[in-house]
Amino acid sequence: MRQPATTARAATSSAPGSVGDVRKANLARVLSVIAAAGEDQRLSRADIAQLSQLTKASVSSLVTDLLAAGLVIEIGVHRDGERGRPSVGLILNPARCVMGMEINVDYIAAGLVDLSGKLLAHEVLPRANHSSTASEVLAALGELNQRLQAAAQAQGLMILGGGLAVPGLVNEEHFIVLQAPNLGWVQQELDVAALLPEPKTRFRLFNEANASALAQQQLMDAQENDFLFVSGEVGIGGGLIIDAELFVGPQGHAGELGHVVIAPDGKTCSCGGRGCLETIAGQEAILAAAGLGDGTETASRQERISRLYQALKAGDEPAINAVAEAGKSLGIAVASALRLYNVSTVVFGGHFAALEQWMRPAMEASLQMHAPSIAGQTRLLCSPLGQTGALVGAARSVVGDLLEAPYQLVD
Amino acid sequence: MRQPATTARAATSSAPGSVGDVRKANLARVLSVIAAAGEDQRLSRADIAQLSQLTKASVSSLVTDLLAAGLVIEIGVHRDGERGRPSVGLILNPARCVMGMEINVDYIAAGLVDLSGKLLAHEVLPRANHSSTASEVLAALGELNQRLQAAAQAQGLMILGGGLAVPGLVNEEHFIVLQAPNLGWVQQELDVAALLPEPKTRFRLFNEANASALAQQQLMDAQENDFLFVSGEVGIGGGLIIDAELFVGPQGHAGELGHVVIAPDGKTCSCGGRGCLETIAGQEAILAAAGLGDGTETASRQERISRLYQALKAGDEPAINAVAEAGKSLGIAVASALRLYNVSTVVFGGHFAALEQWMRPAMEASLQMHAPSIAGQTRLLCSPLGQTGALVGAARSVVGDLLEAPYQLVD
DNA sequence: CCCATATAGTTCAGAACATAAACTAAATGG
DNA sequence: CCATTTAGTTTATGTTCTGAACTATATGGG
Repeated sequence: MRQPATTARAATSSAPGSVGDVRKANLARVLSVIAAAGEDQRLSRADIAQLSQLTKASVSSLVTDLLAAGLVIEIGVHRDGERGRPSVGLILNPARCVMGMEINVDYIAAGLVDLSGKLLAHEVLPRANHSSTASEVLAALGELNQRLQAAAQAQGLMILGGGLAVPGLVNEEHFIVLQAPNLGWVQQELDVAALLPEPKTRFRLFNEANASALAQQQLMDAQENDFLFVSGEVGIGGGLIIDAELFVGPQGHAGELGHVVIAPDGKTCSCGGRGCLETIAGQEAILAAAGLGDGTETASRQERISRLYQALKAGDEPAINAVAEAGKSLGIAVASALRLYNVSTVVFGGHFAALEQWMRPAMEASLQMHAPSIAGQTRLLCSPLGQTGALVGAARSVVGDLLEAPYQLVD
Repeated sequence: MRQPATTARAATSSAPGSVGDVRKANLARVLSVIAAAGEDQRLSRADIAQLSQLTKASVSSLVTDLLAAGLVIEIGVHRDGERGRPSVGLILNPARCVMGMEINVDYIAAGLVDLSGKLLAHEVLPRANHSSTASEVLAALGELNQRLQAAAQAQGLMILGGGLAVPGLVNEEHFIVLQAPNLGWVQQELDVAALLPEPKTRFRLFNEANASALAQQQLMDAQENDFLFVSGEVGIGGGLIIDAELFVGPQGHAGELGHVVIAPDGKTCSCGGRGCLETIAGQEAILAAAGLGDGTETASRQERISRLYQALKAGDEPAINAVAEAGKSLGIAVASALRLYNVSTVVFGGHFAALEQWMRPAMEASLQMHAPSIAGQTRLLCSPLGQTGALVGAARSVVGDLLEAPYQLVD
């Protein structure tokens, strides 16, 4: 049957080299051509043959399998005004989808993402997750999930897998959230079966910043296969896309930009370190520097954040200085990250995107000061992703896995 | 016809999937099994079949091709005391090799590395390369190279390719040294033909730290496929091995640890930035802090370095403090790099290895302070690689390419 | 000395797959 | 109505791996 999450990758890389493997590769190849074209193009078998460098005969045979697996469907096409036999359009099956989910500090969310990466339906539920237990949060997510499963059934959508994003470090292989300090979670194992209709369906677990980076990838130009996504939420996370793939490092926790050291003699961080970026540019740090409390008072963070924006718009000096200081530190961290990763594009998401107008000048000046030779060659963008970014990214990545290993669904 | 549109990604993925590709993959597979076993094991075809998951029939056929290509040779074996037909041992052809070369600030070097990664012959020539032109340096390297080519011929060694390491940023694709400030080079194109016997032979160009990391890889445990190599030479470089592969980033310049920002308000760096690690832990910075000149005096750097060691051994305070301060900064840079790369092993090479006893305590303390949650899980090693490290690594990488694409040499 | 046993390696028939070329299908346009 | 054009399928062919049968060459016991 279907492979559990992690074996799939290993299997494709080092499977014994039999003739059958060629077909596996070619199924994926054809599918990737169809996916790259998008649903408006309605490629014919002949088009695919050209684009994939395979012969028409091979493509015909491969497409037959993909149709049988339900990954692709035919759409009749009239070619207007041109001679010759009309082609049959092929697109990714719009009735297949993947469940994307996110648990964040102040909300939970779920949504259905089709094979083209489009968000078909979603629901975001504000929820103070740090003030309830992990199992309560997971139960709430399970309910949300059930509603979306019902919606999928009502629309005739088949759910092929799921992805979950959480704001913390994860062990993808064993579906464990190792630590999510802003949720108050430590070593929380997930009951995947409760989150998906069939337990054998493919499931993956992501760090929030990584998932958002995957969602951002969809918004980038097709050639832009390398960038760093910086997620400014309660904590600060990073997601690195290298060669169109997510880079997570040996243990899966690469990209922790929030704990890059900015001020060696600075404040102590929640990670136990000192002078981390998060101690200056994290949400609580900015709020505190702006004179909006230290997190121990009664006002909710969301309230205090909206006060921050009011203060900024009113030209309040402490608020403006707090954000500028954060921008300066962010620029330093980005300078170091660019030296180590050598990407030429950085995308800022979450609150960093919202704070752009107050943050960017200080950030750019700081980057210019600390890495002048690369500052001019680096594109600094702000992401339009909202609260659905992470769930879309998580789902999209699972879709990518399915499209890369279609033979798992063929037979 | 339809528009090509977003086919770029699909096209770059790989060659068309024909049945013949299976053979290419399997040739590499068999070769990698033989290489992994080492020359002492003398694997039989039957052994290879087991290890590679291929059938005896396939292995026999594949080995025939590899023998014809000269990549592998047979060595007769008597199985002592066991029943059954004796096996024929197979090892990588010891008469094939690759030329490794290095241009560094104070020397040039070249050597012959066989397919198992062993250094067969080498020569290191001290030379003040910063005080002569690039073409003079290359001419000197050419001469050195000629001598080793003659030595190869005398020993019946066939040279299959070459690799060159330089202390600077390179464009691997076009064989251009983009900048090597410590050599005084800017945008220096290389005449590859002058450095290799046959122009069609495979040639690769590396950054010195990257090449050293590749050499270090050979010394690590077989399971240790991820580590950061930190090269403390005149400049400070980094080489990252992820999943047993060199990570160089989108433009090939990842790992520039020397320009990670350590002291936001620190000194101006040669890169134009401010507070880079190199401004505190680079050779000249350490020498200056130790009161051994600022690089403008007549004494050569090597002289001043040996004075530094004398001072350290004599317990001279300024020298000891200078090195400790460098260690402290190095610890901060490593803390940030560990957050971003998520490797669990760091190997220090070059002068950092030599300075270990004075540098390590401060470095460890600093790492503990700035990244306590990962400091304990991280192995910090010193590399035994000497002046031949970079050339061996460069050559070994070319060997790896050849072994991964043996079909290029078949028939 | 001969034969059972064990292991290495080769040969051969069969299956899976891609390919190229021939062929069928279905449209347009004069 | 037929030439032309393009889409898609069928068929013969070659490459490769596989599994089973077969050959080659050793050891060891009667």
